Amino acid sequence: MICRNISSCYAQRDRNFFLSLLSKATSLSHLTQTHAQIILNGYQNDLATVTKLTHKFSDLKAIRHSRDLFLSIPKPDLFLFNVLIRGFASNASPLSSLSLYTHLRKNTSLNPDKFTYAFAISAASGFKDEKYGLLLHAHSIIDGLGSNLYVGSIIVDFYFKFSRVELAQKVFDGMPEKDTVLWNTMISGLVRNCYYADSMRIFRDMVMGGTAFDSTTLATELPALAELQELKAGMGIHCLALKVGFHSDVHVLTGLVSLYSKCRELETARLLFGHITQPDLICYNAMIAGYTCNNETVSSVSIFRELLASGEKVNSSTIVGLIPVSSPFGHLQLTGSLQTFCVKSGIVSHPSVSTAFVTVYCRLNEIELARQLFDESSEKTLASWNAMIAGYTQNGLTETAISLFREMMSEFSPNPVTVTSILSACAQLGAISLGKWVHGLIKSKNLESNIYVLTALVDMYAKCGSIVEARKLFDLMTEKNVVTWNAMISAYGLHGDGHEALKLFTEMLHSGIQPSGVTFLSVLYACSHAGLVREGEEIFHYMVHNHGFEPLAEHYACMVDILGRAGKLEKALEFIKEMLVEPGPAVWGALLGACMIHKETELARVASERLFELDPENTGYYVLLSNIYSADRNFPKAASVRQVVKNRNLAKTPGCTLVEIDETPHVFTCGDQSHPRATEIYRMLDKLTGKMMEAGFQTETVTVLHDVEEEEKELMVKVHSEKLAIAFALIETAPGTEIRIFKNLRVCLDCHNATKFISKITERVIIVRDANRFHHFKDGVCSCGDYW
DNA sequence: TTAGGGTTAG
Repeated sequence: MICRNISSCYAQRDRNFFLSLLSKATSLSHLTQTHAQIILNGYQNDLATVTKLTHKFSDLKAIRHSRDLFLSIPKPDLFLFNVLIRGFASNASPLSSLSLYTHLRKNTSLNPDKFTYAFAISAASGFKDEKYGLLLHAHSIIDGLGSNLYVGSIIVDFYFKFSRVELAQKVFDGMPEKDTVLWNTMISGLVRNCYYADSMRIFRDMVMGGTAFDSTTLATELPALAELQELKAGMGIHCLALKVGFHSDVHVLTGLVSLYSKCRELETARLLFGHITQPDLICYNAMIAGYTCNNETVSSVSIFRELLASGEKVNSSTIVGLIPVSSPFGHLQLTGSLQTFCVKSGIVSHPSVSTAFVTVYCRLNEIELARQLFDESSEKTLASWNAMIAGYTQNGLTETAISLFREMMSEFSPNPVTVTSILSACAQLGAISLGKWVHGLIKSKNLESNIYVLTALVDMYAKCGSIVEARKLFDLMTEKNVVTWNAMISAYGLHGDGHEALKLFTEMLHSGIQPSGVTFLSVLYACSHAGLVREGEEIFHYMVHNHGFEPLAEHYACMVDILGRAGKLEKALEFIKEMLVEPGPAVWGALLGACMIHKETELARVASERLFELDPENTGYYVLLSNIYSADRNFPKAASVRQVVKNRNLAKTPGCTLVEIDETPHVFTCGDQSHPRATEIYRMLDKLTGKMMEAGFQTETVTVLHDVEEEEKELMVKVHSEKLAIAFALIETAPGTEIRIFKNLRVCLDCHNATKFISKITERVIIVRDANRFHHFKDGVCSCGDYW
């Protein structure tokens, strides 16, 4: 009796001895040695010991050992099943994990418990397809574990991982009891899915509802406030952390560092960073990213050096935070050396790193370097495709952007970012049929609730000439931000409807949305293109005095444009003299344009002299000045200006016009003979010219540009591309059909006049988008009121 | 009937 007691006592202690030994094991060799000891002492069939061993092996990434141990046990219990299901899940083997779960359900009499579901569902989040998790969620409800807090938290987290925010919210709302972890899971999911404002609401509900929060809660909510630049709310959390003693928690401190640096409170951020006794990698990353996003590149680099000196390893976030994506100007060299560092350390192969490099090179107009990096990156993510496509779009290489988009479609399903940039490409190109196709795609992918996507759609329809379609979409939008309003206001400006733009601006103010600099610019722009001088002046006054907005160079330029076009050139000049900022090329350019309309040669000379100093590469100004001299019959001067262009090899951008017939684009250049239907087109043009002459049309080229060199004369005899496009559209479309054409340059006076006549003779509505705006021609009248 | 498994965070 005594003996048995003693032996069982020894056995007990020995097993505990092994169990505690296993708990302490930190390396695989350590663990294998312990395993050998376990076998030598005959504990290889002891469930508790084997389970702990299985667990340890999987934690040390030796999942095969775990599996072998499991297989060595003839009748594993639920506990051991659970440990291995978790092991597979955490070792990137979600399929094995779920197979084991299925095996458990089908071939044993064991019943899955909360652990089984927790582990199996976390395995399910490792798949691309969400169906496994949905199924497991259903199973857990059937097994009566639907309202278990532990399982519930994991299910909520699962839905957030698949961006199924509404489903996550539904599960969260349906939980009869909520603990701190569940609330935290909800907040973190919202933050990770960029639902920052919602996360603030949930956080408030949690605190107000009396649920105990912990340091995790605060650390989770802080990034949301950082993103929203909610300094006040962030400081509230800071106070809360101080009050309850979480202020030295490293997670909370790091969150505060991010918050203060995103809110431009760099000194506070740096101070807090200094308070962290042993900053880890993530702290360093937060501080580095904080400096970078405030354009404090030097400080950013110095913290980076500190990090390297600390011996802590650098990860992809470090590099992403260090790449000056938001303000790359003048940082080509830094970017280059950073890239060399990343190539050496192998970090460059990380998708987020190469994506950040692609982005920054695109911003630096180094599009070829970006493309090279993109092509070389072994693992392309949706984000890297998006970066490259957006890069092309932003650099005006719209066709390349579109062809890359088509290529991407075979590998990835587009997300809101993708469709937003591709819509911008469509808008730039005037590619309405592609835009409509993308609209269809948006519907099929359920991206219609995204405000960015919808705003881009409004912009696309407006810029492709369908202002009615744009307005319809705009009116249907339940949520509108300042960008949405700006898009619609500038759309009316673009189409020459200044009054509607003003009406919308008033509506916007009533809706409570704060106008931005872009809003004022859009309204002023609309006034300028509609000749609304008084209204423009009122808006400018309102902007400065009622709204306290400091006008930027663009706003001044727009005012100069408004005054100048209206013939108030002296007032425009006065306005320039009173500007608080240095007048740039845009301001003088606007004045020069006005001088062109009103044939003010002397003032034109003043403006252009300033322009040649400020922007010597821009051909447009030379052409304008030369035209002014010609109009003033000062032909020698006109010729000498053109000679400057020639001497400097500043080439004029060749004009071209696009017209879509049955969704096929046709591009015409000046005097183009290359179109297969060229003969018919020119015949149609002859017929039209005859009728136009009968109706009183006079060609304007002779009067405006009298003294031209032989070469240019010939060019002028050639027909401008917009006329060819219109003639072709007349042949190809049924009588009465609206014609839409897109020109890359500003439409010339002669073509503008001709189009008016054509619209009357043929009884067609003709919509022309030129480099600046839209012209709607109907019955011989243009919507711009000859004011463009 | 005891051991052995746990979700959220900067």
